[in-house]
Amino acid sequence: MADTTERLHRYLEDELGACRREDVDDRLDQLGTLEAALGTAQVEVELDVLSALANGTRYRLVRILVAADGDLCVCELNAVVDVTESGLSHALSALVDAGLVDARKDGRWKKYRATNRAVALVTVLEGSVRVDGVADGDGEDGPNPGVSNE
Amino acid sequence: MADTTERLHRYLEDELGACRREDVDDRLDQLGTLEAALGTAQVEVELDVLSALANGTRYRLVRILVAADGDLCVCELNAVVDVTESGLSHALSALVDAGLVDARKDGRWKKYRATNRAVALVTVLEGSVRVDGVADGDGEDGPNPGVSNE
DNA sequence: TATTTGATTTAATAGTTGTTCAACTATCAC
DNA sequence: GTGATAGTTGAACAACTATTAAATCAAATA
Repeated sequence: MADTTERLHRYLEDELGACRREDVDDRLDQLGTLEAALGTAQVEVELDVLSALANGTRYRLVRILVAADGDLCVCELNAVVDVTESGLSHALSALVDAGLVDARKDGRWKKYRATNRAVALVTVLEGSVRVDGVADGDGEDGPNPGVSNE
Repeated sequence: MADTTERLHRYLEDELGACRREDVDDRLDQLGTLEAALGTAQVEVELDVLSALANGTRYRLVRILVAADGDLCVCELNAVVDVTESGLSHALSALVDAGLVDARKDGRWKKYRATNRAVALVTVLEGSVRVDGVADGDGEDGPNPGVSNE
């Protein structure tokens, strides 16, 4: 395989008709600028958020907390996802770290709720990834049932 | 540890002052409805998208393609991420599967561009996860340099 | 204070995922 | 056709992640 720079040279030759050494350097500069504009720290945090969401247990928790539109107790969440109490605790802890849910202690119970960040992400994701077919049997979708305490 | 149902019973007793057997069943029904409203197939696809994004290599590619606002050739992307050519190909393939980038063949070169889905997600993520401090050294952030072919 | 219950933490394991190497297909030039 | 280059695919292994059981912390109550 040829060096990346050489390949880029040939590519630019094809694209531009001709290509000198400095055309390649210019292009590499542009690409470098694009990359730098991302912001290392920013991307790092964004990846943490994505990693926290990219798991069935955690994403379902977030989705349910967003749908519930209010606090839910750990003991309630336990009825909804299929993990041990320990697993649930791990999941919620990761979500708090990622700024996707907030925790609040209420006596001996602990309650969690979705943050704005979670609401924004779930909303866009849901909107952007609309499953039109709903191919397999279980018909769902519909207005928010609006479950909340009291 | 007590059974989930028993714990929920005690919780509702605390919350409501009193709790009969059917109060627990009602609550479980509500939670079940919340869960069902998510839509299994929908959540599945959303998780696929999240999984595709939740990786440094792939997310950086998406970010760069969104920032570039146009096609980029594999040979250009190769200059930007730190993986082998094979790794890059795997990454791009996963992104295509997740509907985050589109591929287009142009002679012996192959070009990729971000989809609307990718743009939407990156935009919201970037907006929702703003790193204010930019703590460590490398100052970035700024207007889109607007790199494109030609 | 001792006990019970809600929830978290630690450590270990099982499972998944990312990256690479090698082999491959496709396109162009000769 | 041959040879070179752009890019992909599949298998293998290393690195990482999710989940669990057991121990622990914390709040309430007897």
